[in-house]
Amino acid sequence: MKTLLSITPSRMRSINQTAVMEYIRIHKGASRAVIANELNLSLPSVVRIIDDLIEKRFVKFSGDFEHSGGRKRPLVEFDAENNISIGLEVGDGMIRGYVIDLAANTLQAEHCTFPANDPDQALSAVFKVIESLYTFVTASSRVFRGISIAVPGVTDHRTGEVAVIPGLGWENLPLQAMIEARFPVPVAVENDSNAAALGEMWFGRGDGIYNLALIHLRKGLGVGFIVDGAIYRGPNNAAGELGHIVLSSNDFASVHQDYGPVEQAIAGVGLEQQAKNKLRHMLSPAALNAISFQDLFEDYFAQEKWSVEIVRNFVETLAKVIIIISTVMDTEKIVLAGEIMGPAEPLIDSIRQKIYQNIVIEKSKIDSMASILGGAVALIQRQMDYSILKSVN
Amino acid sequence: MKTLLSITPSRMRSINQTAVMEYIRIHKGASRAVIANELNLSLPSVVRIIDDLIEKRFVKFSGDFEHSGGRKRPLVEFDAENNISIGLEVGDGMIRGYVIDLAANTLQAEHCTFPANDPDQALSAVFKVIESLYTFVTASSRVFRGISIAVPGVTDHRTGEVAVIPGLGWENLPLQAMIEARFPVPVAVENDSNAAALGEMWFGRGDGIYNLALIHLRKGLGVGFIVDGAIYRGPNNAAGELGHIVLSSNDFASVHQDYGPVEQAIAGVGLEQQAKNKLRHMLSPAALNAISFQDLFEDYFAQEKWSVEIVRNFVETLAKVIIIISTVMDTEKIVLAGEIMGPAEPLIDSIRQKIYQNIVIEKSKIDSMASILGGAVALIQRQMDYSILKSVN
DNA sequence: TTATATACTTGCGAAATGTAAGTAACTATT
DNA sequence: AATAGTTACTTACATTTCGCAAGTATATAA
Repeated sequence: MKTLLSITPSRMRSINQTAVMEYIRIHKGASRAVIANELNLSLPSVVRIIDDLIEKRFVKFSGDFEHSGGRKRPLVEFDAENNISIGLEVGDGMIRGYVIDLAANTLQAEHCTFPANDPDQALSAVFKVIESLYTFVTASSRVFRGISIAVPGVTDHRTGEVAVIPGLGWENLPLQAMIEARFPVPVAVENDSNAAALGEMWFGRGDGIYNLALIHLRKGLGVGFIVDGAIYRGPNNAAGELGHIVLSSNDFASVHQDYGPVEQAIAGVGLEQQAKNKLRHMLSPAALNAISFQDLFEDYFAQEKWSVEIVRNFVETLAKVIIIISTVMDTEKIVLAGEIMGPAEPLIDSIRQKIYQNIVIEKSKIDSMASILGGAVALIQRQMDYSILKSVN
Repeated sequence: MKTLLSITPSRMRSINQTAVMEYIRIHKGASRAVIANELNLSLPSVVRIIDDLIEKRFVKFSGDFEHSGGRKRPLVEFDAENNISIGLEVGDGMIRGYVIDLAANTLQAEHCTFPANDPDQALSAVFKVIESLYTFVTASSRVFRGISIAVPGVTDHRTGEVAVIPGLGWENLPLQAMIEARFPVPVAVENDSNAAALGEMWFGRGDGIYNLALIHLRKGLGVGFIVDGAIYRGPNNAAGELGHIVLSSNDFASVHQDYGPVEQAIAGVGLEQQAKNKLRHMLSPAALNAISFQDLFEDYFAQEKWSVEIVRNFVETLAKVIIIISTVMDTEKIVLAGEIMGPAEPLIDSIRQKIYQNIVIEKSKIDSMASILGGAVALIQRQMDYSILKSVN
């Protein structure tokens, strides 16, 4: 049975340290005096904490000053460029790996494909990508914070195990432990939609926001929630797995298929299936096989009739999902991301018009890098013994 | 812009104190040695904290002991009977008030009706009820913790203001301040569905659970969420206000009516409206006017045909709402409560059958007292400077 | 140059937790 | 019935952290 956590003096320090660093990061620089004031900490405490943070190379003096009547306040800023990490994303037949810094710059990239349904080769590809990026980070004079991997499946972030990835064959894989055994640095394993939401909060549309939902439209549907600045996972790590909700009464029974009814309407596999059904009698088998969701949206914008019903249903269903998420969780913003949102971006206005409520909807700003960047955030949040203190009062 | 909170030594103490008290409450008694072990605190600290808690009369030695090989451990338990409070619930034309203890016993009751659409008389009724219960609590030798009010509308729990209550006429009413001005004790103002969820967690179906959703079916639809043991409100205090979600594509436009499409299908006002429409040509105007949701469900179980479609839609829509809530939030349990669930209780099995997923659904155990009991919990959580510390690691 | 204002430093005090040694209480064994 | 062994508790003191207050540094403005 889970209980509340207790605090020791050293944990108190790490919580305060995190609060100070978050303040600096979010405000894009601040002076020690202001931080002390805003966080209700004494100036000596803030000074001690920032000395710590400077020594750990999380923050630095920017060289700028602020005047406020007396002695100038030197500004402290997040040392984004000097913190680097390796970030991987496991995708459809491809591992994408990058060395990035915390200013969202890509310093090095390395991709590797692997054959479908071969879990071992996929794993080898992971190690191959890390290996080739590792030489770069060890040669760098910047601070290397670790390795993150975003995977399109259910993960346990505490153990770093991958429970299952549909269509890849990984099951109960202790991925974190395996990588840590070979590379002596912190490793974070995270669901890709969760990671993307985290990335969006730090680097994308979540700027200055602590609560958002990211709807990730790829082969399947994933939703990542940020609540009070951290991933909301739910007691079973299943929050936002809403491909299988039921909107139409006809769908109660179809809920246990691989891709649920909502996923069928708005995610890649379902859209392509629907397109192929529509075009079955109009195309050669080879042409039919090559049909993708890009074709669907291109033809729709070219006013091809066959696509209208599918796209209308796409817009309506996505609008419903947005209303549901926004209403249930009371998020500040809904961010749309994933491959589908490339060709579907012009539809966002139609979606907004469908929705009578006042919901902030935006397309991801960091797109394909969201999961990678979010992985880096996850690493930092761990490194900092990042904790969230919330009062009910 | 909201930032993380900082901690001082005295706040550290109050957090640890809360953790210890929660441990004792949830485990229905525990020894100091075990608590120290489980909460990762040293024994001296736990002893000091429990001395505090005993002095404040939150816990007491039960007189029982536990043997574990050496000196016996005296057990400490939550002092439920010695903590009392006044709890009010603002309902449809009626204020219900009680003196209760933290073992969920009712010690005194006082109800008062007021005419519809008269905000001033409603307010007088509140004060009248409190007044008549106040003599009881001041005469008692138990510890009186304060006054709670659960209202069927949007509240700001920090300021204790009622933003709006549909159909009552209270708007931007500083209810907490008004009551505190007259009675020198802590006052908590809370949305009734949120309070009911809190009550359910401490005293009802939430026993041993930290995450649940309570679906409150009364005139309207309200949902209260408990996440990690505290009310989840969302950044705009609007989480769970989901009368206005859209399931059917026909409903996009009807979303701004007083009662939204989902509310129409499963809450009191909508059910009665539907029943009256069906029976319009079958009953006298007087009889038609008297039709209530009880009649609807009674006639359904008596196999009256007119009710079938309405009830089938009720079951399906409620099933969808349950799936949505459970999937989005990943709750451990869904609790059904509110007047509607009295006559509708036999339908719970049909709802379960509709839902193919494995979701735990139960009817409230504390029924009409849920909001009252939850109000008492809210008072205690405040008194304790109840804080939640969550680590992302 | 001086007054004023704000920022920072230093030294000490306060509040909390933790450690370790000693004491108390209980069971079981001889 | 004495004693050994085990666990619980108490006490005294160390440690960590934050906070306060006085003194020092650095800026602007008159």
